[in-house]
Amino acid sequence: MGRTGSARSGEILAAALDLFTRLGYEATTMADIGTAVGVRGPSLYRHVASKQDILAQIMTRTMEELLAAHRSALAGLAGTAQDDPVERLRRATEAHVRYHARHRREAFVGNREIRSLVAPGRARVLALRADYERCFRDLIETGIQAGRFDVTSAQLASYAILDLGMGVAVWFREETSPDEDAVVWQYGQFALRLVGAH
Amino acid sequence: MGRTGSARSGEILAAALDLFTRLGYEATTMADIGTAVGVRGPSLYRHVASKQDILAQIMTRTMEELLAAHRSALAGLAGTAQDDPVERLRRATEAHVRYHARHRREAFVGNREIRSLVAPGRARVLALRADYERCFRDLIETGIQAGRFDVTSAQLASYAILDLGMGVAVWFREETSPDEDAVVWQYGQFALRLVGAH
DNA sequence: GCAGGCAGCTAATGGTCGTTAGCGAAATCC
DNA sequence: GGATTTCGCTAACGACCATTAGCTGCCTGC
Repeated sequence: MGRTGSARSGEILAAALDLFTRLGYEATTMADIGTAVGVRGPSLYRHVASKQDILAQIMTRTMEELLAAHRSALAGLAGTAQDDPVERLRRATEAHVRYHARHRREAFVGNREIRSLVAPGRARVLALRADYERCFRDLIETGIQAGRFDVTSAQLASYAILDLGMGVAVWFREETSPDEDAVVWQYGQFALRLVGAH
Repeated sequence: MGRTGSARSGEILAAALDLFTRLGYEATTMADIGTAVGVRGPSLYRHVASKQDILAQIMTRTMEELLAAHRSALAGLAGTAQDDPVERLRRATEAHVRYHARHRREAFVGNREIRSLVAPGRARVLALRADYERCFRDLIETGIQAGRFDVTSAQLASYAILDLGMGVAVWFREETSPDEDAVVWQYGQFALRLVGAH
């Protein structure tokens, strides 16, 4: 449960992430995860507290990383000449899409398995997600008030932009998809068009 | 397995749809479904072949309805004065979003539980989905060639538009969300902006 | 070289679940 | 009104699964 687990527990989280992505949380067994790291199922309990705890660690870490990526994308902008609502939304969307392309398994599991996450972890992840959504909504509302965006509902627009990222995590494949940078640029463009930026 | 089941089997499909949406396919038990229709788990087998068959019926029917909605949305347009790529994409997107708002549980399950669908049903649903995706891609490619859309990758744009609909199925609630017509109109607008329609 | 703990194993526990078997009552058909 | 089908029930089977108990070998510190 410690913040920095052993090397083995890192391997286990990685293997579990892969299996959760392909089979889903409910359908993957501890024995599956064990096999993936070259060990029998029960041996996993030397390194992790429970199957549920594996999921909780994956999901909270993912949401924290996503929020960190968002903040760091906007941090470099504060005080510079291009610090306006349009540029801020572009950067935020690009960071969003880049995370979903680069960490598609984390994002995929993070979004699809909330149903399987129980009591304390679930509330934590939902709170982080609500924070993240509010960041985008605020960005868009600010842009509307500054007269730079032309859209009636900041709520709908932010849902739309966030959902675009989720979609990327579903279909993006490192081998066969367009270049990550191309996707990131295109989706940043999509977001600005969507809110009618000018 | 018959195309037109008894009244009871309709109830069962409806109850299963609700439970699959809330708990997921793996997490709902036959006993859960039974309780929802006022019957014990084993009694369900008088009306359905298996749990897996329930899922298969829900998913194939959903994809067929979605394709039918798409075709009927475009059918009324052929030969009229407004039959151009922009209007066609608007209609297709509006039908897409309307279906996802009005049948959010069907669309939600249809998209999230493909992993749980096995051999024959899975291929069938994936084929229908591929057909549906191709409809949108073709619509966008035609618009690009006609010089009405300004977008480099029809592939990316169609993914983006389709994903917007999926998003609607996730957050839309009849009671608390904006009016269905408002969402449909707004998302149609989003799609046209996204491809740079003019 | 040896004591202790780290990290694996097998076996077992307790529970759940999809599905089948077999029975009985009520409705339906002729 | 008797025979048959329909549809429910309980009991049981067989499989699987997360987790725990208890054992063993190996590496490490001294």
